[in-house]
Amino acid sequence: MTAPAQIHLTLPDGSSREVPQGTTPLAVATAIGPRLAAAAVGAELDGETVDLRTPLTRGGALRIVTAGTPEAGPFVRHSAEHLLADAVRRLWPEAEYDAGRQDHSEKYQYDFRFPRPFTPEDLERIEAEMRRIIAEDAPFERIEVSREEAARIFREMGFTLKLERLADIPEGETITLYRHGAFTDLCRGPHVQRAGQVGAIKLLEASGSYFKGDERNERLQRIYGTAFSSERELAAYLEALAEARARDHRKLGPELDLFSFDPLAPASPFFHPKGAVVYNLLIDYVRELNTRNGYGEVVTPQILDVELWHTSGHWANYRENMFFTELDERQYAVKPMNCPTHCLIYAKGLRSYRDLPIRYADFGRLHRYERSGVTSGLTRVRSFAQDDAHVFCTDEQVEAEVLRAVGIIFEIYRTFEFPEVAIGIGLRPENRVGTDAQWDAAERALQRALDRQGLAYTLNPGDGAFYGPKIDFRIKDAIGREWQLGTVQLDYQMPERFGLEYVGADGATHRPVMIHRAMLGSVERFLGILIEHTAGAFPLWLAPVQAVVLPVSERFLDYGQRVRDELAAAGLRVEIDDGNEKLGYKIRQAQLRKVPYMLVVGEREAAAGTAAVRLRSGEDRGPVAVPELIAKLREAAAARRVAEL
RNA sequence: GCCCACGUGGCUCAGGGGUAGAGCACCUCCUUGGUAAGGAGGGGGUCAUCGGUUCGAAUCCGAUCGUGGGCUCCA
Repeated sequence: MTAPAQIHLTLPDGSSREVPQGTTPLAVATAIGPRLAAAAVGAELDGETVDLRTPLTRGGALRIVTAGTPEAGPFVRHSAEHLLADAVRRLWPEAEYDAGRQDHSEKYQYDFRFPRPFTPEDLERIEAEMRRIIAEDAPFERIEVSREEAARIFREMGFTLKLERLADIPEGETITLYRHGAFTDLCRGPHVQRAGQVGAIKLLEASGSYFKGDERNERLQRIYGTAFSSERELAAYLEALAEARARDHRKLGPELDLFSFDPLAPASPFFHPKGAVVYNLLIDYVRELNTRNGYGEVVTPQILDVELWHTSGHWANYRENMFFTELDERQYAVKPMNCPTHCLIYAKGLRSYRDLPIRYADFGRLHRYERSGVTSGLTRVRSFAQDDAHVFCTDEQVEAEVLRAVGIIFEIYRTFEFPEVAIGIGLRPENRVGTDAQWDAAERALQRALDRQGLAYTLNPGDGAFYGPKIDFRIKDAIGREWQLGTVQLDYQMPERFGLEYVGADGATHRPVMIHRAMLGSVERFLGILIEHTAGAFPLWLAPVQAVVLPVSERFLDYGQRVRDELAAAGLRVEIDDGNEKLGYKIRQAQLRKVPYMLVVGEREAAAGTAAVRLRSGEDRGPVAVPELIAKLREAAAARRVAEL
């Protein structure tokens, strides 16, 4: 008989232990101390979640996760899934549960085969039942079973969905069940020790879903919920949700008179004058960067013969997202992307390697037919513009051109003060065009470019476009939500399809590489995100109204108008509130409109040639001489910074 | 596209088979007021659209359009 092999564990405090292989994290926790064991909800081995009851087969960095820490979330929510399914079964024994899942946020979900949608009243009943289950505090058990045993259990329960799920588990993988009380589910874990450790729960909404997420499959009923170790954490989460709702651009946009929608053009925003100011300033900013970086702006047609779209491949791959029209027995399509028109411009002349790289920027209006259920506010629309550009270059130039684009992207994100930028490289997908050698070179070029800048990134296999790999930039906004904005994509396909060429130093013809690049992504979508990021309080340089003059009474209207005129003459966007109201009322109005600077003028100011500055933060800056005010506001707006007032 | 919910004056919402309500906003008048709502009066809605049931529909039923939450997809 041989003694079990020892494995080596290191703990967060730097200490380490040798334990026999097959020891559970719970046993380790118990050995450290009973209080730790009692508070433990799960474990992490080398950063990966592990159930407390799973025998360890290898050593590594072990961390015991305790209730109330952020790391407890996945364990708590995964366990809450089971409590949810248990509660539904207790209330409706005929309900069949399919599978639960967590998304990347604090939500989890569970799908059921149920004859009708769940109502809000159902959710309340289920939530109450879950609380009872939590109070019962049954321990979670982890049970390893054979495939046959698992199949027998679910067959007896009449669970055909589970049998399909079971069949999807690869041969040779350990099959585990988790049980608490009378409830059993096929599950990989990990779970908390006892139901009571799921401290605070809330069901959020119900919706339909499809079995395995495929719309050809049976329709199931899904319930979303969230759970935390403590009521305090739950309350903080619900508060964050409320904050996100308050910042919703679909609410703020119309309120601030930025844009609206009309049923006659579904999912197509109408920008009002104030919204158009911001919209155009965003474009002006990108245009400035384009010019500085050698991009030449082009203007291209909106409607083009379908032949173009056959050539580009859009007819074959993108037709269901396009608008068409026919005139004089000729078929046209409204452009959903700019790249084909840029290829046409490139092909207008004989290009030499000396001409490359050629960089075309385009803010052209694009139209995409999005399915009716997927549109949303400004973030998913049918009519929009991108801060688009395409670079035609040689293989050798790819790296430098990628870096140029990355540099601009970072400059932009700095300007908008996004606290975090994450980068991912999408590598070759299953379905792709081009040779492996081309992909090797392209993927290497992207990585090398980022490495050269010392930028951290994640590699996302299979995430590339069918025509080439891409870099994606994701930012976090002011309340921690992640958005994908910019993208840099390599394309070997489009130049091929359009037969694009250049004459090399060797006198032979070569095929250029095409780089697609966008920084804001779509201007519409970016504006939506920016509204939520800033809660509608745009920085000075973007504010539709930068300052509003507030006369204390009608007696000072004349002076107020002079101040307004002087600021306006200096190029500032300024208004005057000449309403027959008290100062407090006018301040409130300006505040609600999120105007950055309120300029109060009354007797003292009129006499001294000043204006009393109040910020929208509520801060009172006192009197400032009008010429100084103008100089500081102009300077700050030009530099896209806050004014030093 | 599919499932569910919703659609009442510019906005937020109440009402609910017998012929439309409130607050805010808007207009007029009074008040001329120093850092988040001064007072009084007034105008404004074919209750999303179309059809059905009914003596009678904003209210019940159906369809359509739109919006929202999901599925799926993506800038």
